Amino acid sequence: MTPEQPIKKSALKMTDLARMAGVSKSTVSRALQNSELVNLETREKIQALAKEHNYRLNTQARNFRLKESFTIGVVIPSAENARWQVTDPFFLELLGSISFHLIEQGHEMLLSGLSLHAVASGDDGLRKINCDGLIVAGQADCHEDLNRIADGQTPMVVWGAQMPDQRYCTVGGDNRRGGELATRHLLERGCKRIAIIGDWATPEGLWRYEGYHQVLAEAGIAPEPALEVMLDSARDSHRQAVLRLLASGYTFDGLFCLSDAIAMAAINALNEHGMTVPGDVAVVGYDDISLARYYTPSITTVYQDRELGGRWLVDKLLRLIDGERVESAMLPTEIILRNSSQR
Amino acid sequence: MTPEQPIKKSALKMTDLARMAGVSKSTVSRALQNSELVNLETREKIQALAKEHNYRLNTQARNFRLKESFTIGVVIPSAENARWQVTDPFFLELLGSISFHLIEQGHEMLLSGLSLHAVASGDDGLRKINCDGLIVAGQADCHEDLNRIADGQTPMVVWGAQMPDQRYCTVGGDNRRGGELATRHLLERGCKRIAIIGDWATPEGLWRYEGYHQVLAEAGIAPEPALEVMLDSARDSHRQAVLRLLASGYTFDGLFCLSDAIAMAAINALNEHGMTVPGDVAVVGYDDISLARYYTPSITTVYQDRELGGRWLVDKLLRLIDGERVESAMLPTEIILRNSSQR
DNA sequence: TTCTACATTACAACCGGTTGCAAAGCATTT
DNA sequence: AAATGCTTTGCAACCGGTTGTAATGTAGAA
Repeated sequence: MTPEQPIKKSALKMTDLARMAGVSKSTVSRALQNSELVNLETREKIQALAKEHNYRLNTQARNFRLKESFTIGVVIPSAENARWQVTDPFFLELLGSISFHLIEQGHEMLLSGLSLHAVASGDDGLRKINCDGLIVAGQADCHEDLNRIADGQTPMVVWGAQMPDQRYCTVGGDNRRGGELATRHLLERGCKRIAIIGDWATPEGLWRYEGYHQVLAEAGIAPEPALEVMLDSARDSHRQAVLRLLASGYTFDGLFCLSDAIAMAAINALNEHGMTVPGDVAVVGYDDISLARYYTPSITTVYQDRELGGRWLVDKLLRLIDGERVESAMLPTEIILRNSSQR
Repeated sequence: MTPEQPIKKSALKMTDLARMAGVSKSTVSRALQNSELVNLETREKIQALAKEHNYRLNTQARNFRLKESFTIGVVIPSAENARWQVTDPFFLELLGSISFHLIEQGHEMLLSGLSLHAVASGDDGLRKINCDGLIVAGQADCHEDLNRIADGQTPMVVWGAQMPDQRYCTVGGDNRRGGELATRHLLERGCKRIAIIGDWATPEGLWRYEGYHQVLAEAGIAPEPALEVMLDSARDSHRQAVLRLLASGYTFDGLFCLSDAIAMAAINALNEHGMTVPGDVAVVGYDDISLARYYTPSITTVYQDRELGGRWLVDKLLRLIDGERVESAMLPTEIILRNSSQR
């Protein structure tokens, strides 16, 4: 039983190349950086040698020396001890955009599984996210934690909505306007009793909720607490929240869901309870995830430009890292009319 | 206009702590590792000092010294120059599981935006994914590239199906069986003409396709090329593929979609063309993504255990990194009956 | 009292690159 | 012939930790 002898042919290093080329380590280093300081001929010789022997620069050493990592941490805010689970496709699509722009700028993307609290407190044992900056893909109910991180030294930008006492930079949609557009649309469609489902413990949700109230107030409609179902993302599923609304026995002919994922669960549950969409209830979602268009029925929803959002997040973060000041920004926000609300 | 003076209070290092404690750097290092080699009293003093001054170990330096990164690269196989876009929720759910298990094992997860080809060729300029190992979340049509990476020094495991000439380790479902289960179910439901949509240029798709043919053959049904719509994931959308099938004018009463995402697009398109599901056409999907259950109608589908899959991938990779040999593995595979196929 | 063993701590090399500065080589100018 | 300047290369320090080995101090044994 011979012990497994890992044939770890230790990788070539600069010193090896230097010896082979008969020059010094520093010359090799400069040659590989294509520095003008080294003679063109020598440079080409060394580069050829490197390619021939399939030399790969040790990024770890390089980054360490340069005190850079070219790595950006992305954290998904999740409930304290919940495992990483993005149930909402919107975040995936946002993530895709962030990833694309990071790569384009020559950075890697470290997907953190740590909860926001853990990152903020820094008490994650000996482990530590080692990166040049942080992108937080949503605020959840971690506003205070975020403020704390912002007070630290780590550059950070956040997807979400602006809050009065906020000390960090956000990029996000115009959530208040989104809420208004959705609610106004339902009113114009003739809805008399409009229910709302979502999590307004988050800043984004809160603004959408405010927009909803604003429009109801303008239309002279008193809010009905029974039609407002607060979703605790940490605890119950979208479906459970919808079932709660249905179980309450209160009737409604319009439903504003604070995300498309909720809207899908809602439409499904409504159907199961013998109600048609949009026949009995007109439904509006939020986000315009790619599935929204192909759901049955297709979903009327408030569009959030994740492509632009990702780009802005990355741009702002890199500027922040460079020591610039950056301002929070709001993306244009529109409603997209589809079948789920058209009678 | 004073130039922005970045107040970069340079972080505390071990030498600083050492000076403050009146001991040497090495003693601090050992104290922070809680090594028996240093006197308990000294140890506690240093640890207290570290906490007091909020000292944070420089992981970059440590990892460099130890030649480890505790980072695993995850690459999503995508079309050559396509930007990172996981349109299929299944991958997100798999990713979630991988992430969870990596973190649990004390590793970070580096999401690469590089195409598989780029990683394989290593010719990604000076940039290089710097990690202890690679998890590839799908084979796509990159079988050869994967073999090439496997010949290199980077430990790697792959989500997908086994191929005859394969030199890398895979974890995946029993795709042939999945294809058989789906097709047999449709036959038992009374379907006479069963169409199939998917990408069988990938190993996974290929086995499902084989399973489909196998069962048809057993039932004495000759395959009909017109009912087989090959989806080129790189080029056209799920929807386009479905429309192609519909446009062909050939009739069918059963439809086997090689993913739930395709099934959703298919059901939507069928509805638009005035056909009901499951009334006119019984549809079966693949993956059992979480939305499948709540789609309208809910989708009959072949379940793939991504939770277990993620765990196996991570376990195998870490073992591989430790120098062990590991074998490819197949997850249990079952069909889940729902409304889209029940008449 | 001297020697040995053990517990603590310090010294210094090392990981694999980057870069400021000095040195060497050569041509041109005075 | 000596001084000057430019190009090209090498030397050595440095980044912030880890760890093998030597040195120191102290107690117990001979």
